[in-house]
Amino acid sequence: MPAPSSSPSESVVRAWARLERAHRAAQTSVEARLKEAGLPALAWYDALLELERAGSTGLRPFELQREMLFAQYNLSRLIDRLAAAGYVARAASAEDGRGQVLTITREGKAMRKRMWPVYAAAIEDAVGRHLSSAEAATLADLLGRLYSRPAS
Amino acid sequence: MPAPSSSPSESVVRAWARLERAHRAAQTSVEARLKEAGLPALAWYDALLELERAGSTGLRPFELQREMLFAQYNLSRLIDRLAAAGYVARAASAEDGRGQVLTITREGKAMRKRMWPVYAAAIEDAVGRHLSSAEAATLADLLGRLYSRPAS
DNA sequence: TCCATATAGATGCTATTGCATCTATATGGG
DNA sequence: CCCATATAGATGCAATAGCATCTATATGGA
Repeated sequence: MPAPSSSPSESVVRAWARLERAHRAAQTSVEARLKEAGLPALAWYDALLELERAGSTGLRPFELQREMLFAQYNLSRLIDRLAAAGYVARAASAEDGRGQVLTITREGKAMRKRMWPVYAAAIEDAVGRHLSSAEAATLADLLGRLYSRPAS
Repeated sequence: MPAPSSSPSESVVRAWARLERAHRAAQTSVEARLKEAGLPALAWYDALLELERAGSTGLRPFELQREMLFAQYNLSRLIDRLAAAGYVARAASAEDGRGQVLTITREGKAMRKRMWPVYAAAIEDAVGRHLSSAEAATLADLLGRLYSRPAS
């Protein structure tokens, strides 16, 4: 009568618990740094970065949503705020009447750029400081496997 | 003119980005599993587990707060909900007039136990499925370093 | 002892999240 | 062409998180 095979191993449970804790610790300290510098929240940076990478082609909200793994309604409102702040422009999609295309504005690029030094220092403090470069690469690799589709 | 040494390396930035994504993906799917089973949220489980581990001695809220890395006001309200549900008992602290002592109730233990199979399956699905046991151990180790005080 | 300061925990108010649902357009089959 | 169903995105409402602040007790000097 073996334990059910679906039961996670000890090390898996530990990895999960630490994923929660480590994320909470890092997230909290990064957000705090941005806030104390009078800058927008982390999610704004992430969205602006994706949009800047997408260039003048822009991105559809649902694409951004997949990229960021954000819930649809959360993204919808994040975009509202970004647009209200003038960092993102919404335009009706030419190919899809239901949709829109998002592009980053000049002000949006400027803000992302302005956030970077603070964000970078916060990342270094929350992550870099604790790991060698090789360890960070290993960590990135393992974490990547958690949300890429499995080989199945 | 070297780049400022405080700037995180490429691999550190990647590790951070994936920590966000991986956590969001895993958290979302675990919460969804619990909800669809009609069970309380993840944070309830974590709190109940810590309290159960603490045994009849119980825990002070600030201890639980450190354990879970929860913000003070969030924990205060989480405890409200747990107490309202009858899963946690609050008693005035004998040694510290400002404080209280939390203990898990019989119902709290029962609920934690009831949540575990669902939670375990969700963890296996979100984490275990993607990693070998050794990889999970490595991941746990690296994540642990992010929130333990550095050697400094 | 008395005061200044620190710590434990609660709480009013605002902002964000989550849920359920809604509208509108798209798409594939008959 | 028409309908059933799927997808893009928005939104009302309830729950939770975040911020600032408050009360109460503790603690370490002068």
